[in-house]
Amino acid sequence: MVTPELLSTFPILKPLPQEVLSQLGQAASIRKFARRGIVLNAGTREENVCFLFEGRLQSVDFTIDGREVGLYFVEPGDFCGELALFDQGPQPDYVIALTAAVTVFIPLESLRDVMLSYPAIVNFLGIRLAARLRQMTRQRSLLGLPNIAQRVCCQLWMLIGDNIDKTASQSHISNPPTHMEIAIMLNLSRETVTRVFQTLQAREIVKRDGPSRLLITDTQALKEYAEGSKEL
Amino acid sequence: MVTPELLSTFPILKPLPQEVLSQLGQAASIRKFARRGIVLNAGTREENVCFLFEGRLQSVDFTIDGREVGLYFVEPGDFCGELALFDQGPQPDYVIALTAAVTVFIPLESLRDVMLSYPAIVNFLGIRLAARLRQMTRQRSLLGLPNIAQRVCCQLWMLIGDNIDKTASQSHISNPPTHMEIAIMLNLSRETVTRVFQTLQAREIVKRDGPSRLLITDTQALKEYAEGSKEL
DNA sequence: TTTTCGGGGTGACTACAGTCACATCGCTTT
DNA sequence: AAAGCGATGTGACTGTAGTCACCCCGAAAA
Repeated sequence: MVTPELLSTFPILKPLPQEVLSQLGQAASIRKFARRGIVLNAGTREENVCFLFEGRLQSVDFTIDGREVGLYFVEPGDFCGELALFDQGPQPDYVIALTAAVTVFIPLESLRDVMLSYPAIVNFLGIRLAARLRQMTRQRSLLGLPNIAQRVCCQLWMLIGDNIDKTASQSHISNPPTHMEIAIMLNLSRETVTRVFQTLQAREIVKRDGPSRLLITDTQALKEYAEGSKEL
Repeated sequence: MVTPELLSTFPILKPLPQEVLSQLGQAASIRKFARRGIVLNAGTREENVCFLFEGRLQSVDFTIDGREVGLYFVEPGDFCGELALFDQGPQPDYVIALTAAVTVFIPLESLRDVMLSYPAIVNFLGIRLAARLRQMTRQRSLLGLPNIAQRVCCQLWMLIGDNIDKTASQSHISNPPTHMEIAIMLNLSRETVTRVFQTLQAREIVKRDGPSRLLITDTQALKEYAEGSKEL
């Protein structure tokens, strides 16, 4: 049971009339996850779409030989597990809570009903899928970079972009992923990521600010490393 | 100008009534590409969706430092360049003809009109996007494999799957991608792919059959290498 | 015919990221 | 306070895939 007000904080649901939101709210439920909690399981058919209210999620998959692979991050306001709305197939990837997270679960069925009556929602979902494809494409081309430090800087750059604009010389990433979590996104080992971070800190480009914030002290420099115009 | 009969060979267009196909046919055009021809350009806003009738296409992107990255293959009956139908954004990746190819170009506009009146089409497009996401996810987890030979075998396995079923001990891939084209899909160098192929040929698992066919002489063995139960 | 060119094949060398093995640090939990 | 734990930090070693340089071959172009 979720209030319509809460539901309407999600961009995709905002255009829906009050009574539809109430109906969805009836079927929906709030679920909180601790760090490392499993939000969605791969392989099995998930029965809900997961809307993220607070925290950060990471989609991961595993290689045949059991290695963890990072696919994408989910930020507040966004959702995941929506593929089954289209093809009734199983969830292809796991979704894990990187931080304590508050989510709203809405049953697939209910959403599918709403989809049928409100073209705006189908439309939005289409846009969302397209965006995800674009994002995965970018992420994939990251992996092609032979320069490891550049990979890490690009990833950091994308993480900033998700939060705020980056015209200011200083910026930050809240609840940054751990080195391990970054490593699996970039096909690197945890140690390698740590070493890159050490270098970045030595050059005063990034700086830890407590456990839950990463300060970017020189956004411009980070950008240059990300674009390859300067090398670490 | 394309005949409705030709258009209806594409699964997504098949459910459309004859007169709509005729209309689409008016606006559509057949375009043939030579090997290495550029079918879709990245960055710019493409004005057509490209339906592949014959041949094989490859979607590629480039890293910041100019390296080629392979994203996915397009097989006959499938299409590409459909993202702009949803978000009007630019095409994120290049699409190249791997073999001489025959395609049908249908203007975005026309298709968008049809989409609006025929929910079945929107539905199909949604399924298609979802399938692409699943495919990219699988491809991504391939890249996580530390064993290089296994990566190549997995890719070959997926290429067989696209054509026929693989219960038979013998199977084949027609118009196989070159070593280079496989290499960019797997983040490998061309030489490394060549060396894996040499090993596979030495063990009589695959075999060249003329310039345009790759015979899989021992499908079972290939599968075992792909799954990691045997090592090269 | 000769030339050109793209695709494939191969050896030698080497940089570099993975791995392993610890150490450290800070935060909960007991 | 002690213990436990997850995250980070760091050195030494090593395997391996990238790179470079070259070859061959066959098909198409000149």
